[in-house]
Amino acid sequence: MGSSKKSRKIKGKKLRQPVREPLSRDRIEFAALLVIEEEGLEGFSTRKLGERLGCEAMSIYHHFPSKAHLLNALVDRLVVTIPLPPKELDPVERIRRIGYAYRKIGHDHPRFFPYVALHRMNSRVTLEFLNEVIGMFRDAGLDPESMARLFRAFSYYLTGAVLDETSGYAKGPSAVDPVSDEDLVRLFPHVAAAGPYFKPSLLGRTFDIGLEIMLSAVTATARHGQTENGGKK
Amino acid sequence: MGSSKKSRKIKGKKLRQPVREPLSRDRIEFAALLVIEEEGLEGFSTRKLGERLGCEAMSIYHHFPSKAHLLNALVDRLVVTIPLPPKELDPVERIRRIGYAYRKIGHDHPRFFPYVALHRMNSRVTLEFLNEVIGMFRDAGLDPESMARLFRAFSYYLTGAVLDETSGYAKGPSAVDPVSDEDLVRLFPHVAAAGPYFKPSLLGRTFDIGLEIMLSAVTATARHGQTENGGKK
DNA sequence: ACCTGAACACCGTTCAAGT
DNA sequence: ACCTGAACACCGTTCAAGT
Repeated sequence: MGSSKKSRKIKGKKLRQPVREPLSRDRIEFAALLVIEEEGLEGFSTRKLGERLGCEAMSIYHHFPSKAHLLNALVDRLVVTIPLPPKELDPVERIRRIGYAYRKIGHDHPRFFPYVALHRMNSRVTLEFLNEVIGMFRDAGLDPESMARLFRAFSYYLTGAVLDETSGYAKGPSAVDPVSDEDLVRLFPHVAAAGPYFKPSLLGRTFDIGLEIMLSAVTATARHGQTENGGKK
Repeated sequence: MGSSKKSRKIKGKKLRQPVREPLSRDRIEFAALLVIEEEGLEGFSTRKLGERLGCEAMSIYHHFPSKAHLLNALVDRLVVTIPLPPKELDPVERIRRIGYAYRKIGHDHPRFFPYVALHRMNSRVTLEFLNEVIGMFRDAGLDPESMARLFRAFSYYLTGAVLDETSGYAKGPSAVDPVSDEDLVRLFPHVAAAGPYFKPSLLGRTFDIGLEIMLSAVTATARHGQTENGGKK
């Protein structure tokens, strides 16, 4: 953004190497997202971030009161980039697109995504986003209760799916003594039978199927009034 | 379990207070689950665990090679407690019961649950569990591909739902500068309209509805062959 | 205003040592 | 075999100080 390039004041004293761009919230946030993807959420520290930025860890605290504030800012920064589908579109199609857009955040920032997913969204930016999405459920023709409940069920699915796609197979804490492939086939035949469809390259299809299940429920409920399928056992 | 009470050898030297039960994997795991719920997953440390057990932090390392191994053992310990519904029952009903049983783990151990949910299940114990559950999807009449995909979509929903119920509203990192209630109604009307149905006491109903949506998809797919609803936009 | 660096109270874990 | 305690390489953050 604003690269003001500040002319270097040569005082003969120390002459900092290439006169670093001054710190700013924007620069810190950008670097933080990079460092998180390199080091993981656990490995991310203010000290490493400082190193990346060419400053002391403590300099960051002049722009953010705490590490938690910085992480919150990162959530907002990603959520504002989610494109809101045009209002002219069918509401269910808008919800579908939001699903894929939210998922994209996970795929673009897999190691940061668990923080996004487990983060309670109650900042201005994230509430604005939630408000838009919940509005789509209303526009789909749902009464307030069905709107609230189906939005939430939809977001449960979405959260679980993207968490699995980003943290499940790729990285994520895996068991320390895993089972060999031969044992797997012998001892856990159903897991082995499902295995081929669990390949990362095929997970997109699974995501689609689950998403369509949730979307069909929205359509069906809008048609038949009140939440159907509620007659649990 | 085995409280062997080992008679205290009085050597006149130090006379440890009530001659502590010797350490064991079982005792350590039990205490760890307590400390995690008291301190949270982040606040849980081997030092605090040692304090609780009346030993040095390092003594734990004689029973577990690392903190990660201990946490893995805790996942296994909880997963084995999940009751497997009798095979005589309708497969869909068995899946429903597994859903509620898994959810119970989250409610009994809310602060540990995110670790369970994000943990890749590939230990013997957890694979045995997965094998049973995937088998229920086969028993429901699904071909291998639908079995794999609907199991996974179901578990996405379940994971997302229980994560939200345990980490979402209760604790979990919440935004640092939240929005006031008046602003909420004024600026985010759809969120406000959904608010009443987001009360913790009403979340059980939302969980039920989403679960039934997923179960209905299993029934419908078993009836009509191959995964229905796959015709995404 | 913006940044530094020492210091504090924590971590997980290694290692040599004690019984 | 089981447990200890000092030590190492890390954390987030406070605070007084530098420019």
